Amino acid sequence: MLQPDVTYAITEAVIDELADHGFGRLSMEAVSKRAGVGKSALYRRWRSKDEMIGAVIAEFSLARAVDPDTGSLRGDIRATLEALYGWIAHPRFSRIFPGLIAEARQNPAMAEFAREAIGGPRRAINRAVFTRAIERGEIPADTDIEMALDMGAGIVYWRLIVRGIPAEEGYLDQVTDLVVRALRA
Amino acid sequence: MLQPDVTYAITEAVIDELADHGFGRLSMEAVSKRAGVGKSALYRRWRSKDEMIGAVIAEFSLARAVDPDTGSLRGDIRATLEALYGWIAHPRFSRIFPGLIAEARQNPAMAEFAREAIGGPRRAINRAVFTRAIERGEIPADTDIEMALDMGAGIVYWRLIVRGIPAEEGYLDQVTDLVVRALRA
DNA sequence: AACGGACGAGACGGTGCCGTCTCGACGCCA
DNA sequence: TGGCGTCGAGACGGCACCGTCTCGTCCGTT
Repeated sequence: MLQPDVTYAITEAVIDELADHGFGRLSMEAVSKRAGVGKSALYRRWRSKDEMIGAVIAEFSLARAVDPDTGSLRGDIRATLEALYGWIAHPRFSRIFPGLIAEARQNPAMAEFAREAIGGPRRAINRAVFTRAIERGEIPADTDIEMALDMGAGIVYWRLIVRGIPAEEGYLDQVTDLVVRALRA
Repeated sequence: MLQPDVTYAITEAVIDELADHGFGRLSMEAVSKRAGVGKSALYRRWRSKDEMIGAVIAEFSLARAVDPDTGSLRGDIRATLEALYGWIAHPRFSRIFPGLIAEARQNPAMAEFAREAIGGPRRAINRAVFTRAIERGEIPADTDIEMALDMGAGIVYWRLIVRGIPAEEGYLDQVTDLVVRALRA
């Protein structure tokens, strides 16, 4: 019925508009213009602006973390950080994510969506890295896995997004060292 | 000339509006109504909405980190994390900060302001904790101080703000342990 | 008592946007 | 060939807001 390529163009336009102007300043007119599409095409697909943004973000966030299982804690952490970096530094997502967090603090529905669709799945996957390391005896059985996850994501996010400073050569290796050292008591 | 208590009421209203609705959705009408003030009082003080927001944020962010100097790395880190927590978990600032970060990624002027007025001074103060620890020989001389700073702030920010999960009893002690362990090679 | 400046309230023109609607064009299926 | 549904474009009424402006009031100074 509805043309898939029109839907695709709209989705792209929404993401680009979010990246350029943020959640609070996204307008349907700008989206339709950017997509080269009539406003009717938007309202034929979603009932309102909020519904449209929700649907697009949900679809865009399907990219997931991967569980490496390299056989060693260091190897797993390095690979996990690599995937995390690719996610956080993604040229479009990195510009949308802070706005999403800000929006989530004012809009409980967005907060729940972020937790359910993004945070939860990613953490579940990454947790396996540390449970395997415990089984291998590389780190203590009472290791605080939740804090270990916060550590990896937090260090990288704080530098790249909050401070806005790009990674330099060997950065992820240094973060890997730091995390491994913190966990090996 | 201008009534200080009117200025104060406006400043408070701007902060509350930012916390409730974010940067993109702040309106002068809402601010004037919230402050119980005419719109003319706003434009008598600032030339535009952007100028007003900039001035208010700048003034609000004067709260600074403190340099503890307890004599030990652990004590200094613990005290620094305490101050950091008070800042990040501040009931109003915690709701404004994510919006500020999002805004900074779209508005270079806001990015520079955030770096100059907030990030720079805080980091300069906290850096002293680690230079003292190096002088005392508690940690290696080639310790990556910048990453140590990112670690403390990142872990706490990721949990409290990005994930939106409050700290539980003993949380800061656990973070302190983790940071100390990571730095002592 | 008289003056002046800041005050609250809100009217005003102008702009940007939402969501609805109409229009003619195009493509597909019978 | 005719009919139907989506298409791009954009007009439309309504609303929220910006920044300016005009009131009449209040308060401190002289």
